[in-house]
Amino acid sequence: MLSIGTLAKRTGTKVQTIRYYEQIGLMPEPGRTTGGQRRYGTVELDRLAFIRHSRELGFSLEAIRELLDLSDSPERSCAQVDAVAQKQLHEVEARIARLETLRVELQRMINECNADRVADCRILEVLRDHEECLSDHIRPGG
Amino acid sequence: MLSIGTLAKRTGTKVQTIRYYEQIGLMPEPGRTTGGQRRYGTVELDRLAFIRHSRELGFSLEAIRELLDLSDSPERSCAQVDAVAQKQLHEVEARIARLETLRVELQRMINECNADRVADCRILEVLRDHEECLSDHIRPGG
DNA sequence: CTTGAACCTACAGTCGCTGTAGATCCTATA
DNA sequence: TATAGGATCTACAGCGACTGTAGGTTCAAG
Ligand SMILES: [Zn+2]
Ligand SMILES: [Zn+2]
Ligand SMILES: [Zn+2]
Ligand SMILES: [Zn+2]
Repeated sequence: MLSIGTLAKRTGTKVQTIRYYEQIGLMPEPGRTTGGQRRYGTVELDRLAFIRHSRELGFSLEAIRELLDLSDSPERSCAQVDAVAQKQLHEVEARIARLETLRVELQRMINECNADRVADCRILEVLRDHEECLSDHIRPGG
Repeated sequence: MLSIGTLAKRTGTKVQTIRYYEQIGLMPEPGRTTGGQRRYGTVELDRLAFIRHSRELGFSLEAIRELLDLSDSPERSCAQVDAVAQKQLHEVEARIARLETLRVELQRMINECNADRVADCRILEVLRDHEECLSDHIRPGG
């Protein structure tokens, strides 16, 4: 039986994070000592490791919840699991594309600044006016 | 003189967001009508446009605050402005690098899954055990 | 003058944690 | 067995950058 601190160390999680996962129903309520402290077994260890690894790969807690639910039905088709992963891949690709646009624009601003005075700084000029940008980095809806 | 709604439309901002910027001191307190409604001029319009464009390029509100302060001293060297932009560029590059790692790992998981049952799903296998990953996508500190 | 869209304040909620305060528990050593 | 002090407990506030809501007031068009 593991204390919450030991479980935290074994999975690279903070203690508060484990309690937070319990609070939102992502981790089950564990057994307690007579004094009221949480005690965990290997099932909980494996579940938490799954959650943390999925988080490292960028999955949202909602997606992880879905993956955990799906993995409780071993005989079902894994199409839904694959769909969740596909969606995550698309989101990552979209974020990369956006950041790549920003990278190019930032690099260009920085390269073009040869001024020494703030009054002539190319970076500030570009920030003041999107017309100075080459790319359309404006997100739909914010 | 512009109402908050007109200012919002002109800059692609939500009305609440403008009030939020005022609350945190990023936008100045504007004049008011006798009835208490905010009225803005071109100075505020330009400032908000600057803020929004900087946000589009991924700058944090703290960085934007610094840029706005710096641009109030036109005779000073723009070295600090350039440093803020450089830092932002590095952050964007770091995020791209991390997401690229995730993209490769996600793509591999998805490609390797030929199973039809959840029990044999390669995606779940990988999520259960980071040893199945090729890359070290673990962030230092969570 | 009436209507209704836009505005006002104040506050709660989002996501995924992280930090704090003050109390209690567990365990190792004397 | 007594005590010290690290670990744990609950409850709540805070982060960034907004977004949404409720309930009330103001403005401008017709
Ligand atoms: Zn410059
Ligand atoms: Zn631009
Ligand atoms: Zn599969
Ligand atoms: Zn991994």
